[in-house]
Amino acid sequence: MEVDEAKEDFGDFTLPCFSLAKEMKKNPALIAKEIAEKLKDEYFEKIEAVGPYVNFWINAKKLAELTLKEILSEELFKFPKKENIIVEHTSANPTGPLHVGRTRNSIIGDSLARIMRKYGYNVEVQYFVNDVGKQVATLLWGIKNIKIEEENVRGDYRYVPYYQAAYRELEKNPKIEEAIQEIIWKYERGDEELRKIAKKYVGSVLKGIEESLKNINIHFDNFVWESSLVNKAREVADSLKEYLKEDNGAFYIDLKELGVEGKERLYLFRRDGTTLYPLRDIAYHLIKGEKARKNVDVLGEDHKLHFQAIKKIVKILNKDIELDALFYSFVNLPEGKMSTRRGKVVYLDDLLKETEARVRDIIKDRGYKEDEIEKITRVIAVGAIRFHILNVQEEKPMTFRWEDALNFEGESAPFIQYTHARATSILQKADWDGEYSIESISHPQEIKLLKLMAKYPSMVENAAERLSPYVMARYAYALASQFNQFYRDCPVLNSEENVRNARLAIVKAFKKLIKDVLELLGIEAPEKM
RNA sequence: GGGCGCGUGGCCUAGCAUGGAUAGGGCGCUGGCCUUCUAAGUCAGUGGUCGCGGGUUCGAAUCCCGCCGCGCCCGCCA
Repeated sequence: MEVDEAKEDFGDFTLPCFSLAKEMKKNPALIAKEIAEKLKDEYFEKIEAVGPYVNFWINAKKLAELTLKEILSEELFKFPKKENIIVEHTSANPTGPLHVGRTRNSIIGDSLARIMRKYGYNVEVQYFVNDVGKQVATLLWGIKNIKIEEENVRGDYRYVPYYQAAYRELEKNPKIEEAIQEIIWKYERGDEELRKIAKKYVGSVLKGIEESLKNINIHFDNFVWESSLVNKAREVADSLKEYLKEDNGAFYIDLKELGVEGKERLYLFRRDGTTLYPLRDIAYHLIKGEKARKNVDVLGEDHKLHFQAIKKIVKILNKDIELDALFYSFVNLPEGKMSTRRGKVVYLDDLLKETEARVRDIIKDRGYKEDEIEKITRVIAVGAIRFHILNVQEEKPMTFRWEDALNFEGESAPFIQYTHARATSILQKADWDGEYSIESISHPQEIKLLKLMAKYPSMVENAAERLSPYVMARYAYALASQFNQFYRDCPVLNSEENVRNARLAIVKAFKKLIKDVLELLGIEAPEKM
């Protein structure tokens, strides 16, 4: 028999009796009534038939006792240790500053890594630095051939004009393509001069990207440069010999033969013998597979077909590797697609700046001390940005609108952070020895909040198994919203002592839990707002 | 043309994997609530052909088929 979660006001669990009715050829309402009369269990305080449903009410005291005990002793936050896993995210071409579209990848990836870590995996976060391909070659060509007045700004902003200018030149004069191909060819063969300038400029752009992400609480354990695995790529190609087919000097794999639909050929080598991205990506995943059997890539929806193909090939070469991907859709602007090349972008740094300005404007009359302002501004702005992105299911497209991003009411991080600050404030004002009695818990809002808190482990499990950080974002909001109900209806400090102590325990548990959940989203929980 | 994804009030969005009881939230707009723990809060009102059509089922936003709209991919780019 399957029991479902019930809707509000219909208990905690429910058993619809329709299928039983069919089997037994009896009225479902009658069956429900019979079942309800027969069942008795200490974990349920009420079992009742309502029409064709049997509704179960959980024993609230027992649940309250367990939930409080487990949260306050950290027991609820423990998950069994699991194996190694590598989460790869961002991996943006280092040709310019990070824009908001790309940032969706970073924020989702970073939160996923946090969730996986909490769930018990030993997580390593990697950034695959694409320094070999055409984009970077185009940047290098621009740096060598175009004269631009350099501004004294961070690397990603300093060099992106070369990239944009090079693309403009390329569109005007397709012959430049050959020069760019030559750069690729030389670079792959380890040309000293090129490697040196690549290291300097690409490294500098990358530093800028890293800096931007650090500002919103995103860090990497490892940057793997694509150029470092050209040799591995050739080894891989050797192992794939029986699948390789030639076309005019270039080599490809027949995807139809592998059962991949939507594309016929996956080219691995150019006619000039240089490797192509798919081959290097396969090599990369095999190397990752040596470190961690489990791998998750956070990828834009444009990579779906590519991923399908390389997953298949990686599987041929090492069947133990378990490779999954979390796909997300692009962030658009109201006027259309973002594009670094055409300069139609909102950069992450500008978003952060604007968001911070908005926060400052709101808090200017709230009596913060000078030295507190910067800290709290950053915490709230970062939270607002991260939550705004995480609150939308990954696969859904989203349109970036300033008015929405800068709205700190309703479904937003500041709303959630605010509940944490409220809880903190109550605890700070209370003179409490930590003792409480379950017997004093009875208010419906207390019970509702505790029931929601009890779902924490299943929420983490769900988010981890489904590779969906947004599950945690929804949960964070639900918790905060429920806490506000409790806050409204259940005075803590002014209640009779036993009730007060029980409520203090609930507030303390909530504070711990919401802080933990926010941390899984990469959002800090301020003590004061 | 083929493959994949998305389509829920004016706008954003949950629910779809595992079909069930009046489709949850938020923004916006209108009107209330600070002599009680932080009003970034809260309450009420407003607003819905769950893209369209068919099918399966006692029951479909959810599953199946067809269609329409939008996005992405189908490169010796990455």
